[in-house]
Amino acid sequence: MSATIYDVAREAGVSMATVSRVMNDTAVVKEETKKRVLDAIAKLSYRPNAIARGLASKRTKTIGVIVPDVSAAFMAELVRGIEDIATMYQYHIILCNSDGQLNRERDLVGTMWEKQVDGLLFMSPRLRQEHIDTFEEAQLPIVLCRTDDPEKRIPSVNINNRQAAIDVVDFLGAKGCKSIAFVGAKAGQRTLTDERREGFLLAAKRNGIDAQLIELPNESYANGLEVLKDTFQSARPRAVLTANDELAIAAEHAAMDLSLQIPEDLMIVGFDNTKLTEMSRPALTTVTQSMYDYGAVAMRFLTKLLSDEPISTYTVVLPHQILERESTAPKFIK
Amino acid sequence: MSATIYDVAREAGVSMATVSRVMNDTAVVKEETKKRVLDAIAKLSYRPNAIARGLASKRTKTIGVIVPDVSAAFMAELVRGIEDIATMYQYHIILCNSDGQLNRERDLVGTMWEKQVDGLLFMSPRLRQEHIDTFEEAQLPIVLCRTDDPEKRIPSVNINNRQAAIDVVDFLGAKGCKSIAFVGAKAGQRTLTDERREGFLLAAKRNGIDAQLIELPNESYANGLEVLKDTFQSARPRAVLTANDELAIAAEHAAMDLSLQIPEDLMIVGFDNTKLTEMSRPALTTVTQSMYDYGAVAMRFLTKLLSDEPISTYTVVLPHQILERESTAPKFIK
DNA sequence: ATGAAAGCGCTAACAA
DNA sequence: TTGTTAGCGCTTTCAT
Repeated sequence: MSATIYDVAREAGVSMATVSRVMNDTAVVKEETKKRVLDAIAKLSYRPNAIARGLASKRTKTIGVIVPDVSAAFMAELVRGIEDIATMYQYHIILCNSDGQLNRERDLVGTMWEKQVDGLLFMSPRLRQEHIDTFEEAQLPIVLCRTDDPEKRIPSVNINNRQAAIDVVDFLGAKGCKSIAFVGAKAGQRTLTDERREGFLLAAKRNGIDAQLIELPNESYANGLEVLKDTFQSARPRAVLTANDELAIAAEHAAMDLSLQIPEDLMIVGFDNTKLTEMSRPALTTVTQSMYDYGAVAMRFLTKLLSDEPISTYTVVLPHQILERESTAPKFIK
Repeated sequence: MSATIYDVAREAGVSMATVSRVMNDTAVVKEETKKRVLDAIAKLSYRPNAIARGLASKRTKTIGVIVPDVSAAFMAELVRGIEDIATMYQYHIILCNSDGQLNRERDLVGTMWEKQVDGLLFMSPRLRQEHIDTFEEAQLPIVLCRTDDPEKRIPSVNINNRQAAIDVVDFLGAKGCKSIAFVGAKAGQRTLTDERREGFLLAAKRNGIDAQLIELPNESYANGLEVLKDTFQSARPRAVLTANDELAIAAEHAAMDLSLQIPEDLMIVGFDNTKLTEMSRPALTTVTQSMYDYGAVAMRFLTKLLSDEPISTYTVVLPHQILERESTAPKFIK
């Protein structure tokens, strides 16, 4: 077995309390004593047992991260943002996938509690009352990330999806588009999509633009490709705004398959600015919101909650902007 | 505060040992007693404290996962595979990013030890002696994933990259390609790339194919695009095999920028079968090795190590195959 | 500035 | 089948 705090104490000729003090810098220790302790630590290559520490102090320095699916388009970037800031504040993360299923989500909040995490970062396609109940039972500091709580009961980090969609419609309107379609999951499935659709409809009406809704059973690439190829053959809009980048690529490929020119015949705007958008031809115009920042800001927010730092708002709204690429602008002549 | 095992014991009128027994199913308990305990647990909505449990039992049911970068192309799929199997065996994962830096990696192995993880899943672009030393110090069950240890000192899960590259060259040779280029990072940077390059050179020689090496400072899309556009203008091979899918897309775009037809003027084969390949036009032929399976198999392997299950080999080699798509086959006529 | 001692909430012998 | 009793390796009062 490896050394314990007791071994270090004996080696340094002090009590274990003193060793604990120098390790945690929790009280003043005479320079000379401190040195003896540090030497002993080095000599025994002692490393404190975080579990014992957690039991005694009731703080584990780990936070739970619950996402629908890390392997989904941008989630990994977001998780990376979380992890970087966590590291910065000496936290570790326990990562769990919920597949957006309520049962599993509730389960996970429970097991995270068992693991005595100091806090929770939570993501879900749609927040329900049951979530709120679960959070309250858990009695844990929680920050919602990219998951809107319409009634703002839980601290959260989001962008203004409604406004972003409005901005896109205005942007396309200014380019002379008279008909725009919104592509995404059916209403009531995903809060993000619902908000974006709402903004889309509002702005279209305001600008006198012909608004079309293309509803999908799910927001996968394959699904989008199929439906859009059909749609483009019957009623083709001048531009489409898709609920995410994956669908934007689907739109692009559907158009290509029908020999449509982008952006001449069809303009496309995506959502999320994932890596996909710059690695597509033509490159896609998209609403940017750095996924990395999303995670980073949420984690930073949580650290504030955990250390009782003053907080100005419990509903952080991240800025967004439209990043124009080839799918809404003619290519350069090469 | 919430209930402890002691509260449950009192409520059920038994000793805490008995409660522990029914919770862990670690000894036979009379049906009736068991029911009383279960009722008490439900009544108090008791949940065991995993930290206390970990301290007492010396097993935390958590494993550390060290990856270079979750947000890199396929890593998230791999992590998802790990997490699913971990869940299946009641483990949780602590996820850390090392950016492939040795210092950070050694550090992480240390802090994972402090956290008392039961085992470690480790990924790195290149394994050095220092890694082996660190692993030995740590005294932890470790499985390398997609990280080759040439001397097979550490249990690992890999594909045969050398053979896969050979297969690709044979495959392209059979299609009549007389000149093929390999695109990837310079030798000595990434073990995977080195192995693939080695197989490529060997097979090219064997088949009398003109082999060209295109060496990149790094394996990013942007970097590949730039270098390949130059290369294709001067010395264009009949086909390219790239060290990963991102570079395959770069090759595709470089070709498109030069108005080359794929696959008529240039065939392209990628490596890894990431989502990118099916979401590109033309769709890319690539070497498949399910990233999800990679993670899943590695995690399963680790659980075997942790429960002393018999193990047939400590060097698991996953199968690979070539998935042909449009970039090496003429498109269907629509 | 330092030490002694009491837990933190469990598991795991050892008894009974 | 069940209870008693030591710890696990730390943090944290409370003394000194």
